[in-house]
Amino acid sequence: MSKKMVLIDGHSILNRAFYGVPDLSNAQGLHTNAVYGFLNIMFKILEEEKPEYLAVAFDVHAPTFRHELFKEYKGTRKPMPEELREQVPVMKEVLQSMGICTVEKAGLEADDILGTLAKRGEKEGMEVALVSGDRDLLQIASDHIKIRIPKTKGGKTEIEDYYASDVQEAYQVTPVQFIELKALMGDSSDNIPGVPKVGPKTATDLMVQYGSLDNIYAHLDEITKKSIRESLAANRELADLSKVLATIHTDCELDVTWDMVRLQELFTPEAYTLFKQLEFKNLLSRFEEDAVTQNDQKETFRMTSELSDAEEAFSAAEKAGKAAFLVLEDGRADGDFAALALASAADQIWIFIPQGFLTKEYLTDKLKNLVKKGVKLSTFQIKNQYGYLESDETERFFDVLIAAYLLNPLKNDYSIEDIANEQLGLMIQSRQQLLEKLSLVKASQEREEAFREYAGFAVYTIFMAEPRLREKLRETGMEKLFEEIEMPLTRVLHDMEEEGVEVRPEELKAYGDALVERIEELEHSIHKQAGEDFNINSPKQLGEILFEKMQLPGGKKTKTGYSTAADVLDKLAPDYPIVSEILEYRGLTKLKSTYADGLAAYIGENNRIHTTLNQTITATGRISSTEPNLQNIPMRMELGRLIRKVFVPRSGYVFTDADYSQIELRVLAHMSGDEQLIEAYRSDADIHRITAAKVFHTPFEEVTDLQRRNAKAVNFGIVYGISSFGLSQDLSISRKEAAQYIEEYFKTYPKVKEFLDREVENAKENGYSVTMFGRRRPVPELKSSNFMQRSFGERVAMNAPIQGTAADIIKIAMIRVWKRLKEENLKSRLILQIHDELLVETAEDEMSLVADIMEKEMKNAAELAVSLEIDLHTGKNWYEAK
DNA sequence: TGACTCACG
DNA sequence: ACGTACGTGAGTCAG
Repeated sequence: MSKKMVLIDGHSILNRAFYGVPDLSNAQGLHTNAVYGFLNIMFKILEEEKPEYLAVAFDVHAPTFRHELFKEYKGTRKPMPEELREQVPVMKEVLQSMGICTVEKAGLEADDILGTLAKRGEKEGMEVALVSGDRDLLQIASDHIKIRIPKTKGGKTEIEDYYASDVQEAYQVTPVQFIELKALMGDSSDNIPGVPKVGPKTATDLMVQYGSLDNIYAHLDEITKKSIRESLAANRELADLSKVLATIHTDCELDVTWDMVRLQELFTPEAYTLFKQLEFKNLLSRFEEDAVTQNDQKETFRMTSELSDAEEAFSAAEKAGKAAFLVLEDGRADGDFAALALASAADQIWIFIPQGFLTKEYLTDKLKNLVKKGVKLSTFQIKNQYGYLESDETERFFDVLIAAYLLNPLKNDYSIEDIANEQLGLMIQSRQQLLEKLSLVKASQEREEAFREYAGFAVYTIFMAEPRLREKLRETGMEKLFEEIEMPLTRVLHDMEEEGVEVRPEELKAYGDALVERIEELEHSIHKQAGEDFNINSPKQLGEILFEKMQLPGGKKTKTGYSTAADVLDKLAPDYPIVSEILEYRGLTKLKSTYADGLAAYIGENNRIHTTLNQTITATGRISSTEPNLQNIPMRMELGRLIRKVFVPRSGYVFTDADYSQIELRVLAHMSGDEQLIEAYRSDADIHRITAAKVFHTPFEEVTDLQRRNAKAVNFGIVYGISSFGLSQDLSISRKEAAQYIEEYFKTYPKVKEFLDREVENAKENGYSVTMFGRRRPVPELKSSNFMQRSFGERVAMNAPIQGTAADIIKIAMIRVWKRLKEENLKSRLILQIHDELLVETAEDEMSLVADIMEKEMKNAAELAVSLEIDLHTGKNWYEAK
């Protein structure tokens, strides 16, 4: 049987995919739809053809001979959209990662490369499938060269196939005649002029009748239609030129050998990494088979319930002085676990299943003993495992999750599989795959095997990745950040989560009930005014009612319809009672569903709510709070703020709440070294008022409220990465005015401008921003050729060092406050952090001690050019303590 | 599942 | 010419 070769027209298929696949992008904001679509088409073809050879051809965007020739005809082709352009290098990288040969050569069009390779293959006796999105290549079709044209229709890909006979059937001409057909009729998208007045219909008729261009001209006088005859006669040169342009070269010089285009294993670790980055989740399943079989490491994993095995393993770990462990919980009960995995060398991988004499207690005792003996332990997500360690020390612990986050804080999630892939180049079974297997497979033998493999690879990965991650942290200057801030913080967060915060369920319920009354009232009134019942919570329905049925001004905005966002409705509220009622309705339903009902669902034992504090979510280094989010409890509006009354300390305790005063602006003053700003803070007066006085050239005493408000907005804007547009939006002033404010601000604080410019410059050069404590935030957007994305990158580069440094500082404060409470054997506990605020549940007899501790540790968390100030309050609920 | 809206710092 | 402020999480709707 003859061998098969698949050739792909890179740009053409990428282009098809781009327009055929809905917009996709990954977490980093990179568009991926064209690459995704390309791969789907490619995989489909490969499955059908099962070829031995595969190559993808691309145009080089440099002037070529043919481009030179028809330069003057250019201009009809639209420029490639940025969203597509950025995917071209990604596409090439993906192909390279799968070992697929990409062919491009200056001076050659992709068509020429494809034509040449196709003919070469045919000569060697191959069957060739040539995949392209446009029909130019039909002239190459033969009995052994099949042109395949994919059509993406509503998600489904259908492929039209053309051998020579199919071309004949569809166009009534042979592939060779197809060239001259095109020369006659022209092709605007390919910049082939053609003969004026001759369209597809006439061209086909002519070719069918006379067979060739030369023969047409030989029989010019036979052509009956006068206008056509005259146009042909007058444009012989143009016809010849068109033919040259339309002809694909099949004899180009290419440095391509059959060896280079031979298809290899596509699903390589490199490709896996890329697919992960691009978030091609369903394409990843193609790697699964290989993932499981690729590594024979798993043969050395030992799963056991024997006491003697445990003795052996733990003493080996103690001797080694370092080990990786992982407790695998089965999710049935808190603190209950299905297995303990332990690794002390690459070939010392154990999975202990508690059974008989090998009890959980025995295993955790063994683990605690390792800690006591000073063994260095690495694990994944240590925050959830302190219960098994019973240690306040973190110096000898290493959490690979935290390390992976610091090295790239932009990822959505961090899994052991990813770490295996990125650090060890290994593809391992994921937890998801394990769960799937467990749900499918009934045979206990197989289930055990799957579990052994998962647990083994997990702990093996941690053990092997630790030194590499440590080295990378050192290389990037984040070792101290890791050891002195992030690792100790894991311990603090563990306690905070466990501690939780008490709420009063009855009061929460009463609060919700009070809301319902007013909500129903508003609902009736709104429906009455609209003249019909509709779902006020549906932006779609609401937009239609307001802007179509009721004809309110200021419609149109978003992709899906009218914008009904608060800032739009705010403008209408004074003139239309229904709008202000809608706004009130929105506010109340938000309070009801998110807070009254939402929080109630999380109340657990002792009326306490235990949030999850996530340390590996944000790009800037802040922590986040989920299930429930206790970092966005209402504050700005009085009605919402009242919810804070249901958050109470346990009996015999009060709340002590302390928040930093403008920590980000103070960080800015320090990092920029601006004498004026530093001096402003040393004077201990209202910073916004001082700024207003300076910026608006007004005596301090005479600064109006409006001036102060504007100055405050500018201060905020600076921290966010100022833009005149953003500021004008916020203040409802013209862009010009906003620009003036900013200019005056920079004149007032010149080093602030220098600082911000420098941060952008550095980030552009390095590819990342960095905080005072060495935390990095990559800013890939700065490299984008898209104006909007690049501007975003610039703002991020200005904001990240400031927000990130503030985050570093409060983390230090948290660790120190926690430590002091612990060391001084106090009953009081740190329970919440809200970015610049700490909440301590304080024993009544420890109130002044706690206040002292918080004040001292928060103020001294960092040594800045300006002092760090806090506002501290106590109260018998959170409302009062703020 | 993504878009929209809105709560916080 | 482009068209936004920085960082999060949750509830709801609609496809």
